[in-house]
Amino acid sequence: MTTSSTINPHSLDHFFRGAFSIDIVLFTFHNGTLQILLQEKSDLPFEDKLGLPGNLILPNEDTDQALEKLLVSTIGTGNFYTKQLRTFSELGRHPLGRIISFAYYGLVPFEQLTEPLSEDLSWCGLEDLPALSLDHNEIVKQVTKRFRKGLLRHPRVFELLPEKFILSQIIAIYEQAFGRTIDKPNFRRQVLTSGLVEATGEFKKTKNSLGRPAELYTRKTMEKVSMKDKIHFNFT
Amino acid sequence: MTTSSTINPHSLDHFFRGAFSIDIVLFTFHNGTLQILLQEKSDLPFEDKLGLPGNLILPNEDTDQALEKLLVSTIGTGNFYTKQLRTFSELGRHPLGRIISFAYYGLVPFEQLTEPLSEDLSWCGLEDLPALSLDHNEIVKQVTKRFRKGLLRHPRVFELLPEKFILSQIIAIYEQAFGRTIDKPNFRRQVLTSGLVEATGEFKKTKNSLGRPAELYTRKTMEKVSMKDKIHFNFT
DNA sequence: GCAAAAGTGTTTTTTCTACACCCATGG
DNA sequence: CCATGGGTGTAGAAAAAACACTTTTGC
Repeated sequence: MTTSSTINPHSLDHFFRGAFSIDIVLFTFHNGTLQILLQEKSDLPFEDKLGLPGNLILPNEDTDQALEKLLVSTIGTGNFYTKQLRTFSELGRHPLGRIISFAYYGLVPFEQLTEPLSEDLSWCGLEDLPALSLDHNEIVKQVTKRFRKGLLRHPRVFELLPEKFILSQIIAIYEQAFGRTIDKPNFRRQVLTSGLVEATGEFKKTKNSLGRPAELYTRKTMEKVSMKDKIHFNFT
Repeated sequence: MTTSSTINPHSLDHFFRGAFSIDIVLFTFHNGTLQILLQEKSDLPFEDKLGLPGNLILPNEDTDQALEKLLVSTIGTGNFYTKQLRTFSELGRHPLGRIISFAYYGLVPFEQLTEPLSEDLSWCGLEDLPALSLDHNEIVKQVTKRFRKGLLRHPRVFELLPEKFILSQIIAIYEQAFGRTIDKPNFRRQVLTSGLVEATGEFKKTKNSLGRPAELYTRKTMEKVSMKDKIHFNFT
């Protein structure tokens, strides 16, 4: 930014009236379902009591610091994939004043969550979202869209999976995120030839599941990701 | 956003100390070169005098309103493609206080600019960028990255071209944006089979140029863009 | 005629897609 | 031995890449 030449630097105080907040859409994959974390809002008179976990940012606080604090206070750890997506800044989006919100999204393997969730928090299937407070439904919608893009273009799935996973978990995440079925054999081959995945030789402990046991895979650690940068004139 | 339960609503004033600004990276294509608009900063004691066009946002102003105002005051029109990309919010990024900046990018066909630029504004080749004030070099870098993505996945090129253009202009933009050569015959076919482009039957007025005159094309107006949404496990 | 830029044709290679089929397990 | 989910094979279609070649202009 900069000040335009029409602005008197001595009256700048006038501009410093805004507040910042963060909100996070936290995805996880559990019991074969994509879910996001919701929080019950008790402290302010919102119409809809459920919303995204969020917090105001202190004047001397960085957004990433505020995020870390929020995550630790909700699910106990900030140690997973997060990304700031965009800012929601519409006038009047918040009843308390001019508050712009940094929307983050996060991906946690469910297995990594050790502490039980506190009373006010709950996981909610992406398909079963209720009406949320403020503009949070809109935020979820947009973040989900980006999450889908991320799945197509980056190895984001792995951030949702435990260290060892089976290929059908990957397929399930894609099928749910895109709401369609996928040809298993072909998709499987795509995953394998992507070079991002490595067989372990171990097999899924067959508890109460039917069928042939599936092999467990890990994410392959690569020194150098083969950044293919073909230039397509080919849009989505 | 929301307030966490530890925050007393009566002390909220404490949070309302921030200011907002916008900055824009405005691309154009002229004389076979991709260029961005820079502005000389005279009003504040920045080390580097050149920076992105930008402005503080009034407390009761929307970001898009502020953008429109900025564009009209610089290049005379806000009537072209713009998109808000992300927010730069690092503490200490601005000497005057906590100012977070909404970074926009814009694409203008050079031919659409009628008024001459004022003294403090100038176009600068993407390759020849000097050191800019504040974190503006970083902003340009990130915006350029997104511009490249946009070129790959959306029909963004056309926002840089005049109504009638020749195919080698498209190729030149891609070659420059990605810093590599492209096989002309194949790329040409990709453009044509994309269905986004239509021959006019007219040919480039041959002024002082060599070679065979190129046919002029227009962007094809389509009722329905064929949204192909293949699911690839195939990353960039 | 020659150079330069525009534009066409064709062959090879690679990548998708569809779908038939085999494997290992529990009941 | 059958249902269920895991996994392999393969043939045809489509898309991408490579590159030789033709066309139209100015000089």
